[in-house]
Amino acid sequence: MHRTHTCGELTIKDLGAEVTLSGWVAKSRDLGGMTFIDLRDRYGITQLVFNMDDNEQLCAEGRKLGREFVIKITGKVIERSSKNLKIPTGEIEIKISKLEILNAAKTVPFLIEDETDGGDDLRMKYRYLDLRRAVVRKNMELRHKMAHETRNYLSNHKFIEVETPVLIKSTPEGARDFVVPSRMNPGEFYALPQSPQTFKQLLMVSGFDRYFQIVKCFRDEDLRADRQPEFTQIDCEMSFVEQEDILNMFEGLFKHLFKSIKGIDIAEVPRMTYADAMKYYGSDKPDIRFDMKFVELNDVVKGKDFKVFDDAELVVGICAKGCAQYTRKQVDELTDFVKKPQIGATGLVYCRYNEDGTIKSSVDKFYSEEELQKWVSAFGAEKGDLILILAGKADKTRKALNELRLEMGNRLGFRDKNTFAPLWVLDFPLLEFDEESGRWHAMHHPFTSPKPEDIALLETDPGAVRANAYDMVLNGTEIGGGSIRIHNKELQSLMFKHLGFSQEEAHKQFGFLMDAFEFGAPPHGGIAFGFDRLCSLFAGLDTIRDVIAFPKNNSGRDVMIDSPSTIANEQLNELSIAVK
RNA sequence: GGAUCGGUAGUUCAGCUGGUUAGAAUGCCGCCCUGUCACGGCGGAGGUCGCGGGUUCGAGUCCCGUCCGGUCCGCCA
Repeated sequence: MHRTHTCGELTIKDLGAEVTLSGWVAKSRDLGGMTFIDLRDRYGITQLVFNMDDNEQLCAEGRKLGREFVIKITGKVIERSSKNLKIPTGEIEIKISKLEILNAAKTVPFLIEDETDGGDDLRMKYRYLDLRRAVVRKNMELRHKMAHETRNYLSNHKFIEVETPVLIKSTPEGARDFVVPSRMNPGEFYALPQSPQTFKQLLMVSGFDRYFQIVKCFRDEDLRADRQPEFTQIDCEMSFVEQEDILNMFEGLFKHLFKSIKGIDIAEVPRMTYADAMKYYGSDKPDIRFDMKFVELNDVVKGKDFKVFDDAELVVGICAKGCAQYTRKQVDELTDFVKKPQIGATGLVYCRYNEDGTIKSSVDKFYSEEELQKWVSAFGAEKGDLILILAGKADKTRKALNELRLEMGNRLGFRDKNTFAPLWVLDFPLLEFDEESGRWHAMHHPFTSPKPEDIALLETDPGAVRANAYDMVLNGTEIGGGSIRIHNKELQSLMFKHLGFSQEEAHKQFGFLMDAFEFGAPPHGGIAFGFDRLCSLFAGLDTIRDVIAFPKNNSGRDVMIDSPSTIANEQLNELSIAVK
């Protein structure tokens, strides 16, 4: 027997017990005559004590144990004479009678401690060591609980989890596919799913009614801190529902997760249209932990010979509460911030509403105090506030001001990780124009249904057609999105037509789905949550890598197993593939 | 494809305006230490300054290129 207990469970209640423990040597403190060892496993740390007075030879062996040795010990639970109340097992220790080294260990490249000295790079290379650290393991435990509670909630609401294939078919829409060659069908390829989208719709046609799956998805696009080439979705679909039904069901899931995992009661999730999100926050995923809404100033500022504003399609700003005392240096920092190439603004106009009631702006030359007073009232600014204004092309300016707003939110401490502000964003546009290809693309995906009252606009003003599509946003991060689908063949054909698919192309790519729609498809819709993002937000982390056991780096490489890698010529031949 | 930050001891970092033998902390090794829990004390080993080229009397430091990593833009239905 390797153990009678784990390293996290013995307490003062177990005094006198004869126990066997196995685990890793986390740390040893050699005091000469006696040596303390912290023995670690998944469950915690238990202190072992070796004493020269008790057993000289055993103590000598104990002194030689190195970090991360795997050992098995037998001994008696005794009360510590000096206790450590910081850990649950801190009142007891094990007086060793028997020691067995199960496996020695080389010196590890970084410390297996909460505050490790290892950099990201090294930790990824030795991820199996990194996962020994309690902080990393806790993230994996959180992830497990989230998956478990998701299954609980959805099962309790009559959803069934159905697995869908991983080797599927490449489609030109959307993200790049990862592709897998077929040996048995030379020259042909599978694709890995970007999501189980079409399969879950087919399950609705099959009458499954309520489906979900916690499922890996694959997208071959450039990565970010919150994007991995393979990631996990909570993928869901329901039949005989309207948008409202879906919002309620999954708001319920969201609340259940917060309640069961973090003990937080989430109030009703507010809703905002896409149009308002863009107008007031310059983003389709507003961070509503703080207000600082956009105020448009075209009516207020134009016609005063200030060319920058006069020439601008949009003049828009935010009001930073209590920031009027910002120094010149601080304002310059903000100007530099918005002028970074990634932000792309050409400049920043500010207006201080000082505590003494005076108003000072960077464009006093063009605007009298009286006119600036109009700015102040447009923002509803109070004494001590700082108004920050950008101008230019509408889309670009909104985008830049969104970044500035988030930056100000950071500076003012409004973006606290322990505050959770979810939001539904509704009525997304059905289509967006792709400059590169010069055609309209589905913003969500080609199966999203347009709002019936907007269908006529498909011919005249495609960009104005709204979809029955919705996103859930949490603290400025998109954590889920979905739509009510098209469930009839005519409308689907119409959509393909507007997306620039020929009849043949549409049939080749999605013929199976359109065929299915001819055999009695129920009205249906669904949603998918980004499980990794959800976990990272619950854990208060900035990156999803920390909630993934074996993540890939920025370049899509796994530095531990060193993938991707080349393959042997024999393999290539077998797959009928030639590498350029 | 682009922007930006970084790469110096096992590890995390410092290293000024280019100037003698490249430092600190931690880890590791050795000795001492009977109540530690970030144990403590003394001593020691440990460096291709990512790589290649250039400027210079002299390069960790400046320049060019390149590789690797982080963050971001584009991209991600």
